[in-house]
Parts: sequence; C-alpha cells; structure tokens
Amino acid sequence: MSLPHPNLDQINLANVLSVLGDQTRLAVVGYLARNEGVAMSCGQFSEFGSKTNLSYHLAKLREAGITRTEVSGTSRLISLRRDDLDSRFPGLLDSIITAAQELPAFERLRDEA
Amino acid sequence: MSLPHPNLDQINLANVLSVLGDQTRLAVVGYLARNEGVAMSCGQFSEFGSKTNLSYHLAKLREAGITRTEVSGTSRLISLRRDDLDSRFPGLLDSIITAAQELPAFERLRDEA
DNA sequence: TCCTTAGTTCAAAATATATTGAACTATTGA
DNA sequence: TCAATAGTTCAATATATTTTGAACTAAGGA
Repeated sequence: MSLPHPNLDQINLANVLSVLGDQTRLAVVGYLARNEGVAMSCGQFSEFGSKTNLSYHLAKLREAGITRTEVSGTSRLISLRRDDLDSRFPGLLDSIITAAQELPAFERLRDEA
Repeated sequence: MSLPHPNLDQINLANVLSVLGDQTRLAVVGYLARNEGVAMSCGQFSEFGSKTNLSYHLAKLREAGITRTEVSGTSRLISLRRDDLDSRFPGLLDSIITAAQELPAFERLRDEA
C-alpha cells in the first residue's frame, strides 16, 4: 500500500524550492540525507514539531515529490526520492543538502553524534 | 548610491529557497542568468508582471541576497549575486538556473531568440 | 477482544504572502 | 523650469500557508 506521489514529470521546480524553503522541512530533508538507507518513520522527526504539524509538513514533502512515503503497519517509512530528484534537477539536492548541514538544527544533531 | 543588501553571512538557505520558490522570481533569475554581464533594469521584466508587483518581487530577491540592485539615474541595474551565492551555497544557483531554463516562461524566451 | 501506538483528518485560528491602484520621489532631457 | 520616465511606497484586499487540538483510523500486541 502506498500514498499518492507525483511522478517524475509532475515534479515542479518552483514547488520543490518553495517546499524546501522552510526550516522544518529543510531539517527533515537534512536528517533523511544523513540517514540514507535507514528506514525513517515520522516519529524520528518529533524534535522538529508536533505530531500534527509534522504530518502536514511530511505530506508537503511527499506531494512535492521530494520524499517517498511507504506504509508499513501503523508506521510510514520515509525516504528521499534522490534518484528522481537527481534526474529531474541535476545537482540541486546535493547542493541543498550540503548547505543544510550548516543549519542550527544540524549543528545540534552533529554534536550529539 | 545603493539600496540595502544582506552581506554574505546574512544570506540564509531557507529564505533563498523560499524566495526562489515562486514562478515570477524564478523567471527573473532565469532571465538574469541568460543575460549575465548585461545591465538589466526593472523594465526588462515587464512581461512577468505589473510595475508595482515587480517592484515587490525584485525587492524580495534583493533582500534575500540573490540579486544586487544598483541605482543609476532613474533606473536600477539588477544583477545576480553569483559569486556570493556560489561561495555560500556551492552548486545551488547553477542547478536552479539549469532547471529553470525548462520552465514555460523560458521556452518562450528561447523561441524568440 | 481490548488497549496501545502511529499517524491522519478536520475545522478554526493565526500568520504570512501576493496583488492592486493611487500617490509619491528622483532623475533626466527638452 | 517643466514634463516625462523609472521605479517606490502605502494601504487595502485577496489569497495561501502554518499551527493547533480534538476526533478519528488502522494495525499490532497482550
């Protein structure tokens, strides 16, 4: 089972940028990037906001084509749509992730590691 | 004489992305990119919106640190802050500009050229 | 079966952003 | 000096986005 996701040609640059132009969502994406390959559920992001609010932001990311959300029992497994984004907008995701690692939310995570 | 611009360390990723996450502003940036080196005044962008509305969008671009605006007589000369953006967010501007050239507003411009 | 856990949905409120026209400033050229 | 040109500012409105809590669904374990 799977939630609705845009396909490649429905992914739109202005929309991707505006969805990423938000601290909370940028933090989520940075977190996903540094844990690529590891299954991430919504709960992992609780430090970034309330449950309801994260549900909203995670839906925005999914609807913009930035993340993929798979249903697994009562959880959702969330991952970056890296290949899709790389093929649609070469270099964009990498440059954003690199820059995002300098954000305050990340300095904190890095220090904890 | 010059209008207020943020300096390098005041340029913020989330803000840059959210400012670029708008069709009109993305079109302006794409236009600046394909005319780099040529002085651009506000009037050049009239096809992207009304005078008042462009004044608003161009101010957003300037305040985010994406463009530089120099006063020259009754005109403003607008340019991309390419070096600043490249040093702050390596690769970001290029990947956005490349992707932006595929946007409808650009297909039009390209066909006219 | 019943409780818990994980997350969603809804409607309301709060906040932010975009668009408009009218009035304005500043510079330039006649 | 006067008129025209280029662009800004302001206030109003329109529109979109974010945030919240309460009520909900659906799966999993005891």
